Amino acid sequence: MSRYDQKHEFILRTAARIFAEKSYHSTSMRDISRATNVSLAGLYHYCKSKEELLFLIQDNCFGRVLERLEQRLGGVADPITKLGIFIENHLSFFAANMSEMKVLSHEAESLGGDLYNHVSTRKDKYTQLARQILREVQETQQSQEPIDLTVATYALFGMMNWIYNWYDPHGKLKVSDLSSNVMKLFLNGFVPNGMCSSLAIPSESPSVWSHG
Amino acid sequence: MSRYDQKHEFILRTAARIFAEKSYHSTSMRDISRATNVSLAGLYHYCKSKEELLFLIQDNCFGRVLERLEQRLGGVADPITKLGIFIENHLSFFAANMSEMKVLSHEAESLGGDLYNHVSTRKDKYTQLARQILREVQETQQSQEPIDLTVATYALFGMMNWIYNWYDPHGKLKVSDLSSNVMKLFLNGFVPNGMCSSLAIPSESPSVWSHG
DNA sequence: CTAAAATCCGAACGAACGTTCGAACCGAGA
DNA sequence: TCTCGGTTCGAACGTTCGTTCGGATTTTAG
Repeated sequence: MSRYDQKHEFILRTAARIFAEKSYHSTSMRDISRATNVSLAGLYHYCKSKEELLFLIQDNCFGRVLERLEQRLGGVADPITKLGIFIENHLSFFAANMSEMKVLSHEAESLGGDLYNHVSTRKDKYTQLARQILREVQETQQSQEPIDLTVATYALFGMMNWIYNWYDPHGKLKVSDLSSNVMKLFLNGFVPNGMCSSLAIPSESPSVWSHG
Repeated sequence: MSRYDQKHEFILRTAARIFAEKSYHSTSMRDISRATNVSLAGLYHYCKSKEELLFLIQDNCFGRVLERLEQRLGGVADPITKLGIFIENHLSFFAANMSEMKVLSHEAESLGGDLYNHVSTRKDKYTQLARQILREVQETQQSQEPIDLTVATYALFGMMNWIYNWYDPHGKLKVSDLSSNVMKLFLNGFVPNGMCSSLAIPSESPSVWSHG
């Protein structure tokens, strides 16, 4: 990896951290300059604009979650196992990349035009994938009053994406505990009397995920 | 209500709408001036600063949720009924005041100093109240592996507060459907084999809640 | 009607913003 | 050694920001 690419990544990572700390719109290029020890003008050797920084953070991050998810879902047929993989994948990546994921969740509307559309399309694809898994899970059960699929999908994302408001990856609660609790909470609620105990989700080492 | 108070409220409501649309930091006082037909300087007759606008929106909004909740919880002893009231209260207020609640959820960290502390204290109180209800619910059951209380509390808030990202109060899904689905989803997940059907939550007319 | 009080606003302030430009610096190939 | 991309940055540009000020206008009270 070239010197240019290394510095480019370092700037992206630092920008993500600051965006997460004080939000995109109240972070100035001068803040990023200060934190990276790159001069204000020098930053523009590595990005076209402040908005492109935000886009690259969001798009890289999303790409990695999606790519990893598709790898891990390959060949798996059982819907409940798929759901378990989906949740574990999302949460463990989230926990290992809190800044980027906070920016992805919190600054969705800070992009405009084509950049917004690009990320938005990816997000829709991801959402539809979750919805499809939930539909499959629901069809394996027969309930008198099934939970509305839209509510269930967004409730799941709500649970998972809200964690940047409270979760400390370095605290007592381990990522695996977080995942299994969310999994139990959601799956038991979504399909009462479901077979949560039949789960065997392959978990991954954090080093695969983390930037550092 | 005096002429001053009416206009003051109108400015707050309009500001909340614009803050929700394009975020606090990228909304200018000139935007609010344009939307309210009050001159830029004239706005400062009704607020001390832009930050005070944000504070008043958040604090008023929170005050109304809390006040209403305490009224409705008065005299209720059954933990599961309390949980139902809590969820219905939160969601129906949210749905009737989407802009304000989005600002409350999304711009929490945009306040600084004492203003932030004030809102934050209220938020903690609200969170602790939810946590206490969940603890009571959990104590009425005995489960082998109970769900972590912290995860459950924030998962519930995640589900509920995420709705500003997708829910359309004027769409097909009624608020009562949203509430009952979230209630079923969460309660079944939190206490499997719980007695969800025993619920009788008094619902309120939207006119009690809505600004307009 | 008159005068005081409340309400309103055009114009301007200094500060901070994103971005650009031309020149300086540097390491590597000739 | 010289040269030439690739890299860096001080300084500045034009714009927009939140806020203020003095006075104009409207409402209210005696």
